[in-house]
Amino acid sequence: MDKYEKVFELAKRRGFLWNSFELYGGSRGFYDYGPLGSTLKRRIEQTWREFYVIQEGHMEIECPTIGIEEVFIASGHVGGFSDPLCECMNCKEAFRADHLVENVTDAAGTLSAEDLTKVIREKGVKCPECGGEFGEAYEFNLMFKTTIGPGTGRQGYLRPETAQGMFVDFQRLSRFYRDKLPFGAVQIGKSYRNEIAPRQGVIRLREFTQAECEIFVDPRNKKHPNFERFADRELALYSQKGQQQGETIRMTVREAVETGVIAHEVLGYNIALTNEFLTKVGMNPAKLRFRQHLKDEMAHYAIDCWDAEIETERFGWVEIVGIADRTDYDLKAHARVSKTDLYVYVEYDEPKMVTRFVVKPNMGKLGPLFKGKAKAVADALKQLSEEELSLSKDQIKVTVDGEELTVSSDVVDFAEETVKVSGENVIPHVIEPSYGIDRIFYGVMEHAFDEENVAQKAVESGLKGAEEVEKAEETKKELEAVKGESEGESEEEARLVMHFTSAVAPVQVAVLPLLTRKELADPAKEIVSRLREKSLLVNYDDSGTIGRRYRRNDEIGTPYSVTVDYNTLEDGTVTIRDRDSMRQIRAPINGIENMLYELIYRGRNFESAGKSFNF
RNA sequence: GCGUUGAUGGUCUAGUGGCUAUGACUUGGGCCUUCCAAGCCCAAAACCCGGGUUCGAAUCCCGGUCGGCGCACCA
Repeated sequence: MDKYEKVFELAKRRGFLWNSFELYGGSRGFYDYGPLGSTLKRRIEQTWREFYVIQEGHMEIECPTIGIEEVFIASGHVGGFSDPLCECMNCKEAFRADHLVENVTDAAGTLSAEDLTKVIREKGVKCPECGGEFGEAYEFNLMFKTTIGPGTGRQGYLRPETAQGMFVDFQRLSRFYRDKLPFGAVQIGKSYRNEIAPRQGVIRLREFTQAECEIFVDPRNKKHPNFERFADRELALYSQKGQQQGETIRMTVREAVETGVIAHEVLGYNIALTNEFLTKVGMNPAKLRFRQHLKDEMAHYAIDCWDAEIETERFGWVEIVGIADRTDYDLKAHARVSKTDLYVYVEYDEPKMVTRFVVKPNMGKLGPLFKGKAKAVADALKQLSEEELSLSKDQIKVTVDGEELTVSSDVVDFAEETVKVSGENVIPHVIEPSYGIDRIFYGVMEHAFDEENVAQKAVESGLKGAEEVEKAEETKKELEAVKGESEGESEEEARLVMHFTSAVAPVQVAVLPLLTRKELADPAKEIVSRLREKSLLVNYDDSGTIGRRYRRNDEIGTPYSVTVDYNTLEDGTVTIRDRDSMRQIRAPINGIENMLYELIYRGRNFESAGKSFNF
């Protein structure tokens, strides 16, 4: 069993992750989050909100998961989010149609499905597997299609990313932020892609959760006002150059921006912020790096793009966050399709006096001359440059609707004017951190997962019984030596632990009466309700021996366990057990809820929380 | 989508034409004055789906579904 299998086995067994529709045999690319999985996921999302919404001030919006066609025409998903496929009629194998004709025609990637079919027919391209004939090429679009309204309705698509919502709402958002750059907005929600072959568990799904942030900045100023916050933070950067040499370089954000490894401060700040977030939710910093997109994999409009990647045992380095400077591409695209200018008016510090060339058609004369066309002629005149106008003496030629017209120069005035300009319209650039929550969820699970040798652990933590354990281990080894190598793997007691950080652990405190007896259960239940009043996530468990319950809680990553025993009845104290060290302290019930709150949220030192206690 | 391989209680697994289908762990109920899965009693729980061959299929054959891997595809 590799780590992936172990993590998945635990996830299934303990209610983190289940295959969807299992009752009916399941369907690929869909997963259910069980009770603990849901909670863990929500806490990851909540931590993300704390970072982006509360700290960064990028407010959250919520748009429909179904989008109308125009949105995805503008975004390019209707045309571009698909691949031309072509199936062999003999062996049914599907191929990328553009790949098939790569060697027999130019610019195969730009051809339509129809053209591809034509080329395949003309050049007699045969199936590379069996030599069979090909059927027609067709576009396989990765978007789920649906119909809005009854009948044929209106074409709609399930959104393939949440980002478009922020772009479509740009004007409203701009108004909300009182038209002042920079501003940002986020969205956490489901997106859908009809993957041809979903694989790798929760790494590639057909329905998945994204947390995306779009930060609109002034393209002329990509400095970050709070850059100093992370400037000296060291990051593992796998830059374009680093990838050629195959090495990840550790350097500070400041260094990276100054030397041009990272394009600018805003991007640098957001990469560092991502690093901070991922560490907070429990990613192992040693298995985390930022990889820069290579020139040819970066979208043509992007200036710079970095992926946060985590190392997993089975899948290697997996992308979990993309942080890109998408420039003004998206806003321009929506402006074009919607025929609405999308910009922010930016006022200058000082109004500028600008000299410019102005053309003023005389409508009083143009009107009678050209009647209905007068407006179009005037517009055409306005488009002319100073040179064009001064070159043509008496007669000015313009083209309107393909028709060449001659206009006498006395119907138009032109002159240089000096005007006061106090600002200009700016199409913001977009910095986009885009998180794949499901992948992060898996990463958190895998990085938190640990199998420990209990005996060794006891020694490390100085627990009672450690010496006996050591002796027992020795005698065991001697026995094995006598027996020979036959049983290489002795039955070492293993402990499965999820080392969730307290920021995301789906259960924060377990309350355990030592025995299932009323006199112990009652005070335990009393503790439970007091912890719940502090909004702590509590698990009451009285089933099985105490050791078994500790292990159960280790497996679901409960950071602290409170045990009520007979001493509790005498002196009003309970034991608190720390998941990671397995150490215990004795603390009074009085104020226990505040104590645990401090341990969990205020980073209070465990040993300081009570008297060390060893059974 | 193709190839390959697998599918038995919650989990891991034995069985490969003739059962009432192993075993372990887990789980539930109870007992237990004491802390790291190992005490005692009791209980619950499975042959992926459809078709075929056969007197008889969990077992053989075909198809499907789901999982792993490789190819292809993809962020």
